[in-house]
Amino acid sequence: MNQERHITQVAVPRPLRTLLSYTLSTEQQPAPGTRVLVPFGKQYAVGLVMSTATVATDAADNSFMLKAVETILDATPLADPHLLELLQWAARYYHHPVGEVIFSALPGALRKPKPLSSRLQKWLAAPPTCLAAEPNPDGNERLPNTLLLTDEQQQCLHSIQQWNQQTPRRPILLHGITGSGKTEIYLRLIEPLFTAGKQVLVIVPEIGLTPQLLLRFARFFGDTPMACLHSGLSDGERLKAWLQARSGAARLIIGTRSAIFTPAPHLAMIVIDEEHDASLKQQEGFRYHARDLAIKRAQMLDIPIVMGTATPSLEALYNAQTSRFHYVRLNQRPGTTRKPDLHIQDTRPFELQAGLTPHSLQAIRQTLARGEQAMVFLNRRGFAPTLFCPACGWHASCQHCSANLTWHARRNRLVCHHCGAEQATPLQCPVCKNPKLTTQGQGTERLELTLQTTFPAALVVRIDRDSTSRKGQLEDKLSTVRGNDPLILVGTQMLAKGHDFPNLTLVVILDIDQSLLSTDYRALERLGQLLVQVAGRAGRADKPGRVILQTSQPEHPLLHQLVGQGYTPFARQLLEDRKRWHFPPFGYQALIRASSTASMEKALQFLEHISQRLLTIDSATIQRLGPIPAPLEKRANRYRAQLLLSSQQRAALHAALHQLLQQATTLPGRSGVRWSIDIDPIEFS
DNA sequence: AGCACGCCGACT
DNA sequence: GTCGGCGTGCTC
Repeated sequence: MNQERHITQVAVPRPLRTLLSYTLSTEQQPAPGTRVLVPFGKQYAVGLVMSTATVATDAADNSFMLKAVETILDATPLADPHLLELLQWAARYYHHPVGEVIFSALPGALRKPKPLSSRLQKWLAAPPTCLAAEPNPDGNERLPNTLLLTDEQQQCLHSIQQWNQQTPRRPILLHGITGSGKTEIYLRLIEPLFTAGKQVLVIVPEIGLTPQLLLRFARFFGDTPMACLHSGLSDGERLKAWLQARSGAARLIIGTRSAIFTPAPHLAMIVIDEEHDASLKQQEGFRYHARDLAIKRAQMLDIPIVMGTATPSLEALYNAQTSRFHYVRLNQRPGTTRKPDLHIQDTRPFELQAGLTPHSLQAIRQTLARGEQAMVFLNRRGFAPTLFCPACGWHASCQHCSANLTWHARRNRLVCHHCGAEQATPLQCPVCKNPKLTTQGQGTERLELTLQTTFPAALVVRIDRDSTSRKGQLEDKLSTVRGNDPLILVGTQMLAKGHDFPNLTLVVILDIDQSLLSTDYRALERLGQLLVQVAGRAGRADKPGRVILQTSQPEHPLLHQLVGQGYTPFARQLLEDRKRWHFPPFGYQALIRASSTASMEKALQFLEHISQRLLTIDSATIQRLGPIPAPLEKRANRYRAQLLLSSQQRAALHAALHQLLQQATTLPGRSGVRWSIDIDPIEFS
């Protein structure tokens, strides 16, 4: 019997690597991107329609009975075909279940099997319209307002606009030193697009940056409608912002990494701010890199993408060198004559006070005396990273992780910075009952205290996760610093990002030795970026800045190169090393992680089986490093191991991983082991 | 991710 | 004899 039936392919938010097929009745015609409620096992699931088709059922394809779509939840699709294509591409590229990818890109509120409220439906009701651009009399596109730009900024802007007219288009890397006015360039690039009714997506690494940047945009663009998407929003706020972007009403969309998936029917440009920043890569579940997906999205839409940073990632620099990216520099700080003076301070000959050398202390004293501000940067929270017994050598370590507990003085608690576990500080050594326990090393909390003791008359302000956890606390502290009264600022890498402190003229950086000695091949790149970013906080306007780098490895050649010649030669040297070892960007990597609650052996053995399987899949083009225990061997009661795969050919690596995943359910030793694939890994801990 | 099925230890 | 532990497998 020849019959036709209507079929739809649906993505459900479950760890499935396939789409599921459901039947539709003839009157149901959901477009791709529409949410549907579908029967799923014994339950129901919210799914997203990926495609529909009408097929003949005469063929003997009834290998199983299809179930029918239960309810169509949306009258209008939520995602457009372009976005669905991007998400399906991402699912393949990152080897992640397609439904999880798709639903991680939608606001969480849309996972509920409910139609949108009528209040929100208005954003869907009107078909997106694009205001017609008002053509200039001479037919040219509107030019940006270049008033108040420096010559260098004008040239930079001009270059970018020239490139954006060329085909094929290439991503643009805007390498501008701190304070050189990258935001000013973004604003001028965006301006003419808004007047043509277009939308622009700006991705920033962290929420901490968003209010300031948003304010800057708001001031520049006046009442241009904006949507802001970041982790601090409630479900309702997020959905509303998302729908405003989706409707085309919000012209400027600013958000953190997941905002790269925001639908925007009139998207005309993407800006990635702080391109090098590691927080652009998601570090759990669907491990995507927002920068790389932004490049893909811009390429698919054939729109410009601009990536700005003071410290380009090695990948970006390499792409610039090989002309895959256009490259433009901003080397000047408007209103400042000199770059900060960078100085390496050997800590070995000195007895440190508050972790600082006499020279550093003297520099702080002088800075305060001039009525200026000093910052001491230490990338470690808490009072002391170790609590130990001097009598028997006992250390306070985490029961759930292979790590020491950090002592927090104010709370008088021992805290694990890896799993979050907390406990009361013991009154005596649990082994030998010695009541005199000692701390070793220092974190920002101790630094704050000792600096306050050393400079009793000075105001000391600490900015780290612990001192800014309450709402408004960070803003209070930042505004204190912006008040420009002399003070000492103490903090972690929270301070390295974006903030502008006009009266800050001295930066002292402590304890970089670990990064210099690290086995992680990305550690030096990150250190270089961090040092340049932190150093960039020093000296603004008419006041020259000064940076002191304390280390017990003052002869480290790359540190010298960084300090002596600057970031770019330093990065070029690192690229040379990467080339020699075929590390990224001269090769492609995937990291397979495995963990077990039972033992390290189980995790290692499972990865060994994977390694053997990959050997049979592709022994010629894929190198396997490991399996080895992860640097943090145990975390939250799980033993962790990893296997690093690398290849000169991206396609071969991906094909092998695809084959591996097809065999995933037959891998020996998988019982009790959790495992995951990280494509283009940047974090190896 | 849930949920059911299934095969081994301590209970009314 | 059953209740329930979580290993394994499936979801159109």
